[in-house]
Amino acid sequence: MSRSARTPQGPSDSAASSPAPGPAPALEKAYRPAETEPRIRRCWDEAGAFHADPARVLTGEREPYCILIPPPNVTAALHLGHALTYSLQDILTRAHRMMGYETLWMPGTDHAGIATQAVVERRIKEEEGLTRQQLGREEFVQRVQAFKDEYEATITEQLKVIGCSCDWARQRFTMDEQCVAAVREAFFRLFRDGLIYRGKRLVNWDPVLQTAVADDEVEDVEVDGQFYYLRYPVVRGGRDSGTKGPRDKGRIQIPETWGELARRKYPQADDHPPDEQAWVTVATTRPETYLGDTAVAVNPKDPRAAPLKGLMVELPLVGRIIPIIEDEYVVMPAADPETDGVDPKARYATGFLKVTPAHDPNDYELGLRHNLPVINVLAPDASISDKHGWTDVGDAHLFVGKSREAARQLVVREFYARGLLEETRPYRHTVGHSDRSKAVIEPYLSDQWYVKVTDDSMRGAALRAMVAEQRTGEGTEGQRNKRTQGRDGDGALRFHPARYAKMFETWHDNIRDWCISRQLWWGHRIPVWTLDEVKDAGVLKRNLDTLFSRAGLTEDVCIRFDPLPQAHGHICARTEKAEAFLNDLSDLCRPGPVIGPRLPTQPYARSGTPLFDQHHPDLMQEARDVKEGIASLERDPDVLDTWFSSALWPISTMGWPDPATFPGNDGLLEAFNPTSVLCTAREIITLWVSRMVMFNRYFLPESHHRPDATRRGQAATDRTDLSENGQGRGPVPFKDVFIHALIMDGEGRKMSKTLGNGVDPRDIIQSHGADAMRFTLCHMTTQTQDVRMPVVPDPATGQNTSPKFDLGRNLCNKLWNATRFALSKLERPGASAADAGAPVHVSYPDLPLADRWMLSRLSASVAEVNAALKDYQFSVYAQTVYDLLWRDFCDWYLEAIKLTVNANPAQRAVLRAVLDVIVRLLHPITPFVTEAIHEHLRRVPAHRVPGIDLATEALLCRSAWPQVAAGLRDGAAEERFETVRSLVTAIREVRSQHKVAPARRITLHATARIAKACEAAGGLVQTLAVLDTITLQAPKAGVPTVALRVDADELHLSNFADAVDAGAERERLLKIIADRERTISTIDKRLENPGYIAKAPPNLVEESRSQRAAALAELESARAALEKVE
RNA sequence: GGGCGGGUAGCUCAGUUGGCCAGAGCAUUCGCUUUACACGCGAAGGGUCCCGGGUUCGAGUCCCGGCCUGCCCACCA
Repeated sequence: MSRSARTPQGPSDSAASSPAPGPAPALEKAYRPAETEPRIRRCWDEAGAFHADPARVLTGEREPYCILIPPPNVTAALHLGHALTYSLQDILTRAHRMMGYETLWMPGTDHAGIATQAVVERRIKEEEGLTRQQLGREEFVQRVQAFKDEYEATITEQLKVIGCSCDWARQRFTMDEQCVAAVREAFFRLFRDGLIYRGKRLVNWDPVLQTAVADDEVEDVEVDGQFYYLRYPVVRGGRDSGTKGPRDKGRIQIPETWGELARRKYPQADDHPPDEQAWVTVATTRPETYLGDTAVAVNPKDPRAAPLKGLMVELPLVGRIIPIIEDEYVVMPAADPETDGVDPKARYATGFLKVTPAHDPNDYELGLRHNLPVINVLAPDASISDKHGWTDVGDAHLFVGKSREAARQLVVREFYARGLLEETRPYRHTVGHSDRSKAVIEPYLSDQWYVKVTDDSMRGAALRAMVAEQRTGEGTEGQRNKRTQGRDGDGALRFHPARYAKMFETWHDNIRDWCISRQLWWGHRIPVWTLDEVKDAGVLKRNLDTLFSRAGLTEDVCIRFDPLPQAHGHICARTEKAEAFLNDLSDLCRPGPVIGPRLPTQPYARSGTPLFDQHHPDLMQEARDVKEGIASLERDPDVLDTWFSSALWPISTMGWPDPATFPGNDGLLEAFNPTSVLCTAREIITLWVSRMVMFNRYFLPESHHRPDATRRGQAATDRTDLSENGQGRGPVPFKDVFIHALIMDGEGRKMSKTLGNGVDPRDIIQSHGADAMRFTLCHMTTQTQDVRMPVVPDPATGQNTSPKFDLGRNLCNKLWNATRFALSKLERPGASAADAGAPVHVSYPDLPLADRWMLSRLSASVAEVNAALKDYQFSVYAQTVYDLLWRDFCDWYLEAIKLTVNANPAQRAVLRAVLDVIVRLLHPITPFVTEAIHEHLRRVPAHRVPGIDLATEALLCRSAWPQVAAGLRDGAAEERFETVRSLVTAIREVRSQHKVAPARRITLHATARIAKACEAAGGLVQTLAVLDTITLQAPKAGVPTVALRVDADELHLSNFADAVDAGAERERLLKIIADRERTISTIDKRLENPGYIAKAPPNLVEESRSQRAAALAELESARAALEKVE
């Protein structure tokens, strides 16, 4: 290879700022990813090749294409599952960048509240033996921050090594300042709009640590327990008894007898003595919670329900009179409990369910439906207590102060003593235990923050966002289809594959309000300060208004009071300034002087000066007035659910609510939201996708909907006002949702950190290269199947690897060597100067058959790739390019041109163009090797090949996607080439079967048609079938020959051996005979079926007949030949 | 319990509205230092398309039932 042959040429190379540092190294025999990939990555970095410019969209110069990275958790390094999803996103990104879109792939990471906190907590416990409580909130959060920094760096490095073409200048983190600002604003608006409210919720309470724990920190343990059957006496009294007694509880009830129940037609009441006190029996595993019962429920379909109407029961000892309510939720007892397949609940149920809203999640729901009181009978340490909401203790005071376990024994004993314990039955069931303390989890009622996602501006907006044809319209809001017709921005959300739309829809139909508070330290702290024991809400409100007004914070805070009796109020801060102010005010409102370090939950440590006095001396009087009206003002200790900040990802990353605050965000939202596609795995459709849709549509104004191409020119000057809410009519955050396969380990389990079966993509990159990994993953990504990826230790390094990635590595190597070959032809010494000087005119009709065939295949493949990309059919894409490169280009085209290319400049032009097209088609999947090849290929002068358009830049990643005209499809050329191919294959088959020495040149006695085809193929047949001559003459008598058929033509081979190997020939012919006989019998079966002739399409019948004829001809000639052999 | 997938060659997987003798890669066997590539080239063997019914001229493909397997959600008085 001469140096002059690689002198830069062409317009793009004249640019002084060519980012390629120096000449590309010479092409080695094998492609070495380890040397190439880091170098190519540097080229991309130095060129800033992936930076998106919103201005080009806003001026209408380019269409936008945008993908938001689903931010990986900073809990651990990425595994192969991540490598898959990010490879696919990079493929889409790179393809569209080449297609001329202004392309933005927004990178970032997620703080992943619970998961990260748990990992760091565990690590600190293991390494230092300390709990987070011992460290204190401030110190602990700093430790998590340090951990996050470490893993964020690792993850970023991994993404870069994989080859991700993210816009690295815009990398975000869900808790960085920009995202914090978005969270604060979003929370504030929802709070102001009444969509955030305070509600009760049962949390998982750890009575030992006395803290709420997250669901995934609860471990289900199977334990042997008991079912206790308790009798509650039935009484008459209260409203429905007809006697209007005094309202104080439980004093006028009249015991109900079995005799009375019998009169009411209560089933089996006659089995009991008529004068005896009647009862209902409830079954429970937790008898001690009966102290908090506020109803007994029965299924309305239960025959006992009607006779009990209007009656009540009395809780033994407590004396509380509670209603018998009807609810479909109650499981009726099984008729035959021994029968298999009966709901285990039904097997143990009595049909009566004790309802304890304060201590059971279902009972809580039931209580809400029936407006039942909620009575908490437990202290935070899970002992029975009358200090936390329980007042009517009655004779049950003997339980107070006992632990759960002791109380349970005591309750059972007391019931037994009174004849109210019907029976106990052993029962094995799962009970939640705290991961850390191992204590049994107690469902414990507490105050939480909720987002009212059931509001139409949330749920309705999410459902209306779906494209019409993917909606079933079933569910609770049947009318919703109509409401949305024709509204701009609605109906833009489409799922790929479509079946996931249903999951999205049904989830919303059953959605409940979203609890967003989490009892954690790592996360966005809730920007709300609680006013406790408000003396006079009206006065306080006036004082607060005055204070905030004088502080210039009127727009920055929102004050709300709880509904009557207004003992509590909440102030929500919108800005950092308001947050600081409220912190100071909170200090001032704390009893006693404000001196010294603050409580460990407060991330501030200050000197002894009263803060408010120091920062706001002129507001002291107003502040004191506020302090007078309340007992305390404390910031809510909880943080937000991680998904709250994730839900804002499409807008927080683009600078919402105020792009001017942080540099580089100007115009991003207008240019790139709605984004093009969200690419993710299926498990977060509900958690994440839904919430992004709701928030995007809620927070972005209706007017944000991106103007169409013709209007976009003016958009730069006509910005949307981001301070205005969309109220559910704003744009969707993305138009397509592509749900891809999951990577499983060798046993078919999902790759996950907890299982420890994750494979680090860097291990695979080390053994095979990033391109090989990407190609293989892409190739495996089909629409339905999850992918199994068994890994083995690499014998060389001991790290994980898998022979599956050989597929991709081999492909890269094949491309590399095909390029070496092509370059050797294109850069022939002596040829280059002439090539450069004189433009080569490529005339399509004059091209050899092989070239016309190749161009036809190329055109078809480009169309297939384009269609596959549009449909997210990644496996089809990879397979198509694989076949094009390997089967068509290498196996046949390169072989076909070997003899003629040196002498034919037009053929060299085609060779260069075809290779260039293939390299570009492959670039999104295998960016490194193609970029490395481009460094060489772009230095070879390109001559115009009609129908092929290739705009070239210094870097391939910014060069144009290949345009190959559909007109290059050439059916005739493909057919003729096919003939040549089957001829070569047939001859090779004979050679192999007759064990002809590979180098031995043999003679083909051809028909005129075949001979003509061979000539058109330009020596291809001679080379590949190793022939000396192709002749029209029949072989001379006595010369050893074998016969073969191609299409309808019978041909002969001679000179392949000194004598025919009768055994081999016999075997060959018998095989043909057996095969054709099988074919004929199959076709006959079809043709002999009268229904087939009558009903099948005539062309199929005709095809069957001609197939039969062809097979018969082949069969007969093989039989004739066989006779000659024997 | 509800929902959604998958079960096709030894392995990992394609097979788009039913219609060529069911395909690919790897693995296996045989033959090749053919000057781009042994990470390669050529040839070969290998499948009751989970089971049982049904619709149809025709089913891997559509319908019903069953078995095995995976995932998501809910729940466990």
